[in-house]
This record gives sequence, C-alpha cells and structure tokens, in this order.
Amino acid sequence: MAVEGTTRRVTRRRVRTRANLLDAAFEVFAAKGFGRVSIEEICEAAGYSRGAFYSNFDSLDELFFALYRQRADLIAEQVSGALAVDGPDLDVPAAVDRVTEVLLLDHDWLLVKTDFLVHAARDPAVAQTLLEHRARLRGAIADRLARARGHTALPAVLGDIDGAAHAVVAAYDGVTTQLLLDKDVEHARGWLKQLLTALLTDGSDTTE
Amino acid sequence: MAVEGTTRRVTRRRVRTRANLLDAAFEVFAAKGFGRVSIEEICEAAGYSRGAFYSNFDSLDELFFALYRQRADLIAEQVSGALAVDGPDLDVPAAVDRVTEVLLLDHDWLLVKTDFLVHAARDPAVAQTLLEHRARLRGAIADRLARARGHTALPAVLGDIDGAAHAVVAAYDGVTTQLLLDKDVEHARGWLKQLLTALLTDGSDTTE
DNA sequence: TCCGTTCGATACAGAAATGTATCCGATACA
DNA sequence: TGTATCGGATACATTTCTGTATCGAACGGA
Repeated sequence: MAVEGTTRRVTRRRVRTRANLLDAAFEVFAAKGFGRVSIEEICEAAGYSRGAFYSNFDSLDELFFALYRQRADLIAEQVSGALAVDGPDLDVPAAVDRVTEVLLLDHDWLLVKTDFLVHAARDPAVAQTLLEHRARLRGAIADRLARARGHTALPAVLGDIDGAAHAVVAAYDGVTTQLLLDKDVEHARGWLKQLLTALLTDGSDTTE
Repeated sequence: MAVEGTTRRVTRRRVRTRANLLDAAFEVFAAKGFGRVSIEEICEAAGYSRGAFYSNFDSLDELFFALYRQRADLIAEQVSGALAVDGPDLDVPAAVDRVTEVLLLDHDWLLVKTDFLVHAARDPAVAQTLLEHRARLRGAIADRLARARGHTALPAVLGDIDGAAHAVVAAYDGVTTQLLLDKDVEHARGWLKQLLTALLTDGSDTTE
C-alpha cells in the first residue's frame, strides 16, 4: 500500500489480486514459516509477478500483518457467535462445547498464528495490537461468564470473573502448544473441554 | 559436525569455539528470530569467521537444534531440582512456588523456545524429540504429584494423575504465551501460581 | 622442541532475494 | 466507444547469503 494522501480509485482487479496474494501467503506461511519465505515464493504461489506484490504491499511484514488481521477477525467473529447462541443466561458446559468446536480447527492457522506471536513478541508495536486483540476476546468471554453466575459458582482461587477469563485464554493457549506438536485435534478438543471444566466449575461440581 | 566414522581428536580450542558460537547464536536468535538470522551474523557476534561455523556445524538447523537441546536440558535439570527438594512427600503449594520461581525467568529463552516450537511443528522428526522431551518432564511432574495424594485430593475432572501433569504443562504454556507479549514476569509468575493452585487443589480447598 | 594433525581465516564463485524503473494491457467512467 | 488512469509484467542493478577450496597458524603428544 504505497501511495497515500491522494485518494486513488481502486479497481475490482486490485481487490481480487490482493485477496489472492493473501490466500497464497497463508498457504506458504503455513508450510514454511514466516521468515523462511521470500516474496517471490508468495507471488509464484498466487500466480503473479513481484510487480503485483509491490503494487499492493510495501513489505513482507505488512502483508503478514494484514493476513493475520484478516484471519484473526474472522475467528473472533466465530467465537463471539458461539458465545452468543444462548439467551441472556449462559450454560457453561454447552458454551464450552461450542467454543472448543470452533477454536481448534485448522492446524495451518495455528502455525501462522504462532509465527505471528513470536513476531509480535519482538516488535512492541505489533505486540500492542495483539494484546488489544486478546483483551477484546477476553472481554467477550468475561461478559458471557458474568451471565453464568446463577448456574455455577466459579472457584474462588481464580479471583474475579476477569481472572477466570484469563484462565480460559491460558488454557486455550496451552492446549494449542501441544496440538502444534502432536496434531491430534480430537484429543486436544476433548482435553481443552476438560481443562475449561476444571477451571470454570467448582471442584465439587463434577456432575454427569 | 561434518566428519564421522573416524574418531578425530578434539582440541580444547574447538570446544571453546563451539560454546562461543552457541552463546552468540542464542543472543542473535533471541533478538531477531530464527529464520531472520544469517550464519554470518552469528559468526560476527561470536567473533569468528564463517570458516569456524562450517567447521563445527553443517547448517543453521543443526546449530539451532544443538542450542535448544543444550538450554532445554539445563532447564529440565533445574525443574527436577526444584521438584526434588522435598522429602518423599510433596507439599503442593510449596513446590508450585519453587517451580514457578525457576520456570518463568528468561524472556530471551522463551523467545527461542517458541521459535523452536514452530520450527518443530513443521518438521516431524524434530517434533518427535520435542514431544519426548515434554513427556519426560510430564513424567517427572506426575511422579511428584503421586506423592502428594495424601495431602490434597486432585479434582476429579482432570482424570488421573497423568491428566493433572498434562494440565500443569498446559498452564505453563498458556502463561508463557501471554508473557511473551506483555513481558510482565512478576505478573506471569503470580498468575501461574494461581492457575496451578486452581488446577491442582480441590475447589473447596481455598486455604490461606 | 619438533612434527603431524586440527582449527579457523580468507578468498572466491555462484545463487537467491530485494527494490526500482519502465512499459503495455486492463479497467472504469464519460 | 474513447480516453485517462490504474495494475501488473518484465528487465535490470544491487545486495546478501551460501558453500567450498585453500592456506597458515595453533595445538597436543612425543
């Protein structure tokens, strides 16, 4: 995205090209890892020349950021959807089921996501946006948990609801790490369910 | 490490050079990320020429692997030490304290470790060794937990002791992810303590 | 101290990646 | 349909990285 200041008219071809580049980049990044990938490779995978790339992006970093944002927003939307199904009240076990269904799907996405994490960890500006993104997600979870107080009491050790939301995210991140290595999605899913249940329900509440 | 088959006599200078290269590599990898680093850069940081590198390693991958193994073994040792302090019985909260003290120290190590994780996630052979490494650590934790059964009952939701060990590792991985971004070690430490307590003690056991 | 071996420096050739300048076909809009 | 603008291809110059071959100095054992 080079030129700014003067509004340039954007053709349909351009948005298509951009989308194709992003899709191809996702594949290539997932396969080889960001930092092991050349601009050329992405262009080749997308069926364009490097000219197309430089016309749409300034650098690999910029493309990577755009790619992450695109996909992360999509996932965040899905999670919000899964959380919003219930009425005003929240059934914790049911919500856990739905969310785990949505979250641990795509191995490629986990790879790219983790690449982006380490990338962000080395760049304060990027880290900031990622932190905000995570905070928003946590907020959505906390909101939802707040509505469940009637059903199940949260264990006191976690502190307030915000602490519980933190714990949920941590559990997800933890399971993700193992999943990256063993690639056993089913196992990860079931296990995440267990973890969340252990964290979100009182120890005595081992119903069913 | 090129030549094999004939045992070559190894000088002191060589081991020193190798160690220096590994140390420099750690710095550079932490700062820029594996995959963003050239062989040249590492040599420069270590004060050697590329000739020294190629005399000691075949590729960046090999060096990275050696580096990871070196540091990971060191950490594993420390953790085992922290777990072994008690007598035959284990005091869960005390052990949690000691382990969290040891684990979440070095931000640079977390960066390199995560780099290695994504690297392993794309290479089945490397993934295998990492999985084995993790399994050993989990085993040590499970052994230790088994000795605690008298003191505190584990929540039933996690299943057996092995499940609990899994949960401990997951909690650690989860906290690590957040720590990578916000770099708040103290917060991470306290929070890991909370998480482990929530996971390892019965919900009703909110002593102290 | 001497000598065979080992280690690492240097120089070189080739490959790969980057960024830019230019050109022509595609596209939107009148 | 004509035309001004836009988008992407192509070609090129430059930089950076890699790997190897060779050589002299350092090393360790006698």
